[in-house]
Amino acid sequence: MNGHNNTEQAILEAAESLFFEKGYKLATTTAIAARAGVTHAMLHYYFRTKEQIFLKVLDKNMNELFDMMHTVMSPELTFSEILVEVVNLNYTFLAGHSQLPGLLFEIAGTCPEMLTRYKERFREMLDVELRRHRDRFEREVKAGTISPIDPFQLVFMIVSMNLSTYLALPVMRNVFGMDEDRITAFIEERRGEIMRTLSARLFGNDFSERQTEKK
Amino acid sequence: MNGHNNTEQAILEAAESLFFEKGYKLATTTAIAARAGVTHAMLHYYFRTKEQIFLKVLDKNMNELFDMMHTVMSPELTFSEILVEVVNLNYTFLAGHSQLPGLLFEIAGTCPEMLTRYKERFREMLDVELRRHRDRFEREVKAGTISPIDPFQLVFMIVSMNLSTYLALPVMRNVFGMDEDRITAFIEERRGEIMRTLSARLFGNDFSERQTEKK
DNA sequence: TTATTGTTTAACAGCATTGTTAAATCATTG
DNA sequence: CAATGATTTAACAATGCTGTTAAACAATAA
Repeated sequence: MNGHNNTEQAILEAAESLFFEKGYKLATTTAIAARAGVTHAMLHYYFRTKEQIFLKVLDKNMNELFDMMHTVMSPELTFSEILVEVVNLNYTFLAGHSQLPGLLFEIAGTCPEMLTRYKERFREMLDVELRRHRDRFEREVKAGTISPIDPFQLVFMIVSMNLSTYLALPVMRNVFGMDEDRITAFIEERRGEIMRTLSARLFGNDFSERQTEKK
Repeated sequence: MNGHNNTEQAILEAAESLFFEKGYKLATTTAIAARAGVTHAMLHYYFRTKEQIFLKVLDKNMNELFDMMHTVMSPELTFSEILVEVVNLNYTFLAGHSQLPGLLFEIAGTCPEMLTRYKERFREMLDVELRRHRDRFEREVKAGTISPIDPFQLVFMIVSMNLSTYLALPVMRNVFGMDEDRITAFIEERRGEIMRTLSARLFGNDFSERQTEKK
């Protein structure tokens, strides 16, 4: 009655984990039902279709994604703070949603209609929120405190660097045979390397050096 | 008789394009047969199973991939040349194999056994070929001509930056609604940005500037 | 108790998938 | 031409998938 139905919740959780593991098309309703410990008819009773379940799961994750992005884009942050925030928060978010990017890539490639409902929010993100920082950004470029760079390229660079780390994990595990300890180490080394690279690109030096210089 | 059987070739070509479009699991033998213009029984006659067809297609592409990597790793090239070569050649290769990375990610995640046969070659690539450059690389670091960086991190950075460009295309097209002209422009802008970023990380400045300085 | 409502089960329909097989067709060679 | 082998077809088997439905079950309220 209260929307926290046991079965419904079990189905949603099973669905989420399976969608993350197998992708949208390959996660079967039968398998979801089995993992949730109910007959597969139940999940048609509660959600009607597989697509409905997926949209519920997707929506939850997309809201978390947009929340994270809004935090990062917060107008209170200075540009330099944003840089650190973006990398760290985005990285932390990915640690808890390491399978989301892969799923989104699948959807974007095979059934982009399911992402249509988020197009407007994406656009707003880039057009409105990013533009809000653009002036300050370009002032810094003019003043010579950061190297010239197209803001869109910068955003793309940051996001793609972070994503790459997590997208590569299955390859690291299954092709290069890394164990979980090595994986953890890799993720941290990579975070440092991303910071150093971005810092070199924008400030022409190592960011940690820059931090200490400042005092 | 000569291995250039018409039907066989048609099936292989249809299979390759469909595997690239839909991925391994979602490309059905029936659809492959339809695209090749033969009945689906034909492709069992020629290849026995779907997996066999896939392995044929995969093998062809992996050989091209390793050829490219060997060229890049060629011992005749100096480290600075390699940097330019790696980015450009790797980028060119991706232009002609833009769907291969996605397919490999799927396989690495869902049925890594199919990649086992290439593990040895990957390992040799990293252990032998990369090591061959390591000494020279570390001399340059010691001499201060390039910034200190872990060779593996560098390779990962280069490859992941290039891959990101192509992996993002479906998102750019279907979510951000870029048309093909915009896509082409994006790919070129991105190549420039990758060069500038790597150059800043390694040499502390813009690579094109460095090129002109040198004369 | 009985009626009502919400939940669960089991069986089924319809379809798509991979792979098989027996027979038909085609090409080549003696 | 005839016969041998390679190729192609059409029909079929077996399985798994999504989604439906009628009936069983449980909880609750009259």
